[in-house]
Amino acid sequence: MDQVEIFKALSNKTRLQILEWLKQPAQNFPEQPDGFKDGVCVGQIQQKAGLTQSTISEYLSTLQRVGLVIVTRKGQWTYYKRNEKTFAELSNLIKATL
Amino acid sequence: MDQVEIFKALSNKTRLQILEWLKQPAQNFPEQPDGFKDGVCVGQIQQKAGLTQSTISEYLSTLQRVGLVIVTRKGQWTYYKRNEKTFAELSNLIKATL
DNA sequence: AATATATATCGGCTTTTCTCGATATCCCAA
DNA sequence: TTGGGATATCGAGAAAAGCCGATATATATT
Repeated sequence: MDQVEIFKALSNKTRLQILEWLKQPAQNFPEQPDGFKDGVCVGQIQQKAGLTQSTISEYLSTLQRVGLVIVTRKGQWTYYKRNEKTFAELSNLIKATL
Repeated sequence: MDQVEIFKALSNKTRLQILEWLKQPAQNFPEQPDGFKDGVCVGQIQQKAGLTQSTISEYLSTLQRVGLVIVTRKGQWTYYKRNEKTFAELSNLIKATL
């Protein structure tokens, strides 16, 4: 868990936004028909964020690299969901170390 | 409390370091003779960090701008100390919002 | 008033981040 | 096996951040 890298990942309005959206997938992504077991696919997130596909893809990969989200490939789709374990660790770290 | 700006301020090894040092001023800044009521002065921090005076001055001003430290001018010295209130808020925010 | 010390600000150079369009890859369906 | 849709990667230009040296400002001392 690299503190600096995590804070960098959180230093962007859109990435923070995505993480919040992923807290309530059903509410925030009504277009996605299937359940949200594995999270939300890139296209849905991209559409809601209003940035280009490549940008969102890179943002999600950034979040995944620092462990804030978990990725699941399924056919031609890639689903992203929050990794709550990392959020809990971060909260503890801020309380303890910071 | 601007989340993005706070995370930006925390996205730097040296600034994180400074915040940790300021948790235990007496241990980390034995050179400073007087009490630590108002914190530690810029020169002490600069010396320990090993970056230039201008860089450290700017870093401290960044931390102050987002409310992570409190500044007190006293004569020709400027003392910086942690603003624990903001840290507590941040920890809560991460637990609640993030 | 002149000087010395502590800190802040400015200008600049280098590296990183933001964001895009274009292209490549991967997977499914006909 | 060819085409189409979803995602990833690449290359690039603009903006921001990381640092520095030089200079300005403020305060204290003589």
